[in-house]
This record gives sequence, C-alpha cells and structure tokens, in this order.
Amino acid sequence: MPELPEVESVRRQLDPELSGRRIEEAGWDPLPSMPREFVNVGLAEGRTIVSVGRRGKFLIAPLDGGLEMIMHLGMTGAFHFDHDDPYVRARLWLDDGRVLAFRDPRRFGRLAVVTAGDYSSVPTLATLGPEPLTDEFDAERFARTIATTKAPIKPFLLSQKPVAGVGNIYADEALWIARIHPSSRRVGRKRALVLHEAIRTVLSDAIEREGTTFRDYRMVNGESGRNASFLVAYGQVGKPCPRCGTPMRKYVLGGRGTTFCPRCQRP
DNA sequence: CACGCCTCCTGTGCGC
DNA sequence: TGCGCACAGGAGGCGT
Repeated sequence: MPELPEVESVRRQLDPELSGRRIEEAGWDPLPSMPREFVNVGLAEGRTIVSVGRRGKFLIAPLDGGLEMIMHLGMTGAFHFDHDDPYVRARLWLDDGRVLAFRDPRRFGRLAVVTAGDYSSVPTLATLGPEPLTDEFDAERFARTIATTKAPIKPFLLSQKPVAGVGNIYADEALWIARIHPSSRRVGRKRALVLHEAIRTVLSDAIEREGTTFRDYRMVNGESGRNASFLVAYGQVGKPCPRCGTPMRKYVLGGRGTTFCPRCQRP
C-alpha cells in the first residue's frame, strides 16, 4: 500500500499529534515467526517523541535519550488513535490519555527502536537512495546510477537504491510518463533525465491528493487518499493508453504486477 | 557484489 | 456453495 506519498500523508497527520508526547507504555502482539516485526519497542516507554520525520517509506521519530523509533507500514499498515479491531498489532499509550494503534492485517509492517542514526538492523534504510523531492535527488547522478546497473529498470527502482520511496504504483506511473519499458536494462542519459522528472511529478502530485487508496491505506484520521482515479498505468490493464489509445498490458516482472503501454514503452 | 527468486502474513476475488 | 489458486501497495534472506 504505502509508498512515499502515502507515508508522507500519514507523517503530516502524525507529527503534530505526537510531537512532545511522552510514551507511557508500549504493548504489542508478538508472532514467533516474525521476530523482526517489533524490535526493542519496549525501549520507547518513558521516552518523549521529539517529532515525526520520514525517509523514503520509513517514518523516523526521534525520541529523547538518543533513540529513534522506526516505523514502516509494509503493505497494509496504518496508524489510528483510540482504535480497536482484531488487526491492531501494537499500541502506544500516550501521556495525553490517547492510545496510538498500529493496525496491520498482513503483518509486513515494522516498529523498531534503535540508537539514533544506527540503521544496521534495517538494511533498506541503511542503503536508502536520495529523497526524491529534495535537491539530494540529482538528475545527472541518477542517470549515472541507472547506467551502471544490469537489472531491469523497474526492479532497480523498487530496490530503493537509486531513489527513495518509489513502489509498485508510482514506478509504473513514472515509467509510463517517461516512455520507458519496465524491463529495459539500458536507460540512456536522456531518458533517465525524463524519468527523474517523472518520478518527482508523480510523487508530488500524489502527495497533493494525500496518496492512493485501494483498500487498506488510510490516513490517521481514517480518510482515504484521492489519487487512485488519477492513475494512468498501475491497475489500468486493458484500458486505452491515454497517449496513444493502445490497450494497456500487464505482466509479472520481478514478482510484481506491472502495467505498461506496449506501444509507447518499447523495450 | 549484484542480481533474482522465494518467503514472511492475511484477505479477497476469481474460475471451476 | 465450496474449494483451490492467484494476487495484493514491501522488504529481506539466501543462493548463484
């Protein structure tokens, strides 16, 4: 569910609610087969949340005492206040009397408390690429990075290494805009520069619409994002390409459903 | 080291 | 109706 625009929309609602709040108690429902689901969350007890930031799809909340709470929504994760249903996997009791609930049906999400800046237990965060909506995301460097990989362009984007926060939806969207075939292993400088801009465009547009909701993704206040009806590639199999009218096609690439225009996006 | 396959988990929708 | 299978927005482990 949650890619950068969804996580950013959650962050914008969480930050004003959590900043300055003390966590009085933390509780979670451990699943023996998922030892990485909630790591050291107990260390958050008694700590005060400084703010809620974000890197790629990770929420990062500095706590007092030199700690950070890392939060990842996985595929179905969501945060709500004073919420209760069978899919609430963890709760944080706050000093204002409210309870922050982490709801996550598929349990791919994660909460972890780490020493600030030590991401050795979160490999993807440790090797995360540049933030796409900051100057850190340099077009020429992106083009060079892309030129060095032998992997197909879409799985490479999903690795989070060339750029942070792009997932299955926005990868399909950006590649459609840039007219690049998802399986392409050779993306030259010119097309890479277009892709760079396309990534920034699809992500910032989606943030303005507060993300894409299909089923599980909800903001903290329970509302859905409004971006789903604006998608032109992801989930549009069989529909005419908005550019050339050719029916959009779908296949599996790197284990992920991938939709593209067979005419605009040549290998 | 880089790449690509498989797994973690639960629910849903589809074809038979 | 019931069953079995494919698939779902992500990341990480492991083999090659």
